[in-house]
Amino acid sequence: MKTAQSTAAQQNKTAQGKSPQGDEGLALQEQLDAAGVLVRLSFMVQAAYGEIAATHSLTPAQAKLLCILKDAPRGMTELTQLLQLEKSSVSGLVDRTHQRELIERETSAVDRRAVTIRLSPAGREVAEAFYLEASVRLAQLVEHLPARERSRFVRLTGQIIEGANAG
Amino acid sequence: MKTAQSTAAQQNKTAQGKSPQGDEGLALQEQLDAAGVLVRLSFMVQAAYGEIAATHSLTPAQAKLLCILKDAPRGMTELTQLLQLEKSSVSGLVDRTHQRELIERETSAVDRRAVTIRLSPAGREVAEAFYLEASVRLAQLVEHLPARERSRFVRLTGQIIEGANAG
DNA sequence: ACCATCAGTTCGTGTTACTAACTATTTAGT
DNA sequence: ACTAAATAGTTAGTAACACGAACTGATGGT
Repeated sequence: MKTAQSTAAQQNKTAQGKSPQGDEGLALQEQLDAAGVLVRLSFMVQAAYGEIAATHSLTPAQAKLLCILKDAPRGMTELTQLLQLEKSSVSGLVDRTHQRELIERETSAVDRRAVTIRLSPAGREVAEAFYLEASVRLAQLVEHLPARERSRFVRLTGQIIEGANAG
Repeated sequence: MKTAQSTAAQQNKTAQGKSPQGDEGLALQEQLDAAGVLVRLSFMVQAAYGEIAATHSLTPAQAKLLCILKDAPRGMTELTQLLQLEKSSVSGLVDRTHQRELIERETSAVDRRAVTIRLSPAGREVAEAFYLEASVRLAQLVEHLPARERSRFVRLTGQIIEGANAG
């Protein structure tokens, strides 16, 4: 376990650019600010995610896989879409996770090409422990904001996610 | 170039848990909400970051390195801290990036063990092009929020980052 | 029966990150 | 001055990850 709650990487300059009232998009400085905080926050979250995964002897990729399977069993193609990976990558990830006996593969009865991946009992335990710890740890990041600001942040972030998924 | 602006991975349930007015920390549902949006946002940002890096023939790690060197030349140990990696990992990353002629190594005159890593002219071009594109692309994520909400979001995110770096 | 399509796997390559062990230089102790 | 310890970085070996290309088998349409 590592303590990487510090400077992940800095590519944000707080320079004093003039904002020439742009017609489209954001003013330059606003753009840099927004991108800067997004990148930093993202690195922080990834670092925390990876650390917690490590405490459960998981790689981040495996943790992601288990979290997806926590909700329901999935086919390989489905995993390909959910994980945004090529099928060969998913194949490898599933292989390695299977070797650790965290998941089970079952050939479909109806379509003998298809395979269903589900959590093993051990996998479910790990998945739930990881999920719980990750929830706690990540919630701590926003915990020191006043309640009002906190829910504002969650709401706004939700809107950003929706916006990206929609348009 | 890929279009991965969709579901990166979902581990968020919008269930209707009761909030039993917890004494410490957040209520369960709040916790899950906060962690959920953080993870999703983070995956979105990482996906965008990686895609943009790819359009400049960079890996995410190399992009990160170039962005750090964009501000100033650095020694290996310094990079180790900024990238939060072991020194051997930095060594390898620098090697590969050097092979692509994006950076230059210079042995220090004062301390002959030490090495200074700086961008090559080609590396600077790539770094700046990447940085610009990343700024634009990431700013687009928040662009559809009304200006007031947008600056609120940036401010709150800034506070979260500060909070994590401080306490 | 035949052929395109689909589900997955396998193989080879490159990247990333780690630990442990190493070289070489600098600095500190006596 | 001389040794010992700390420091800067590299090298080697391992494991994971992700990709594209080429493959096997099953399905389904015609």
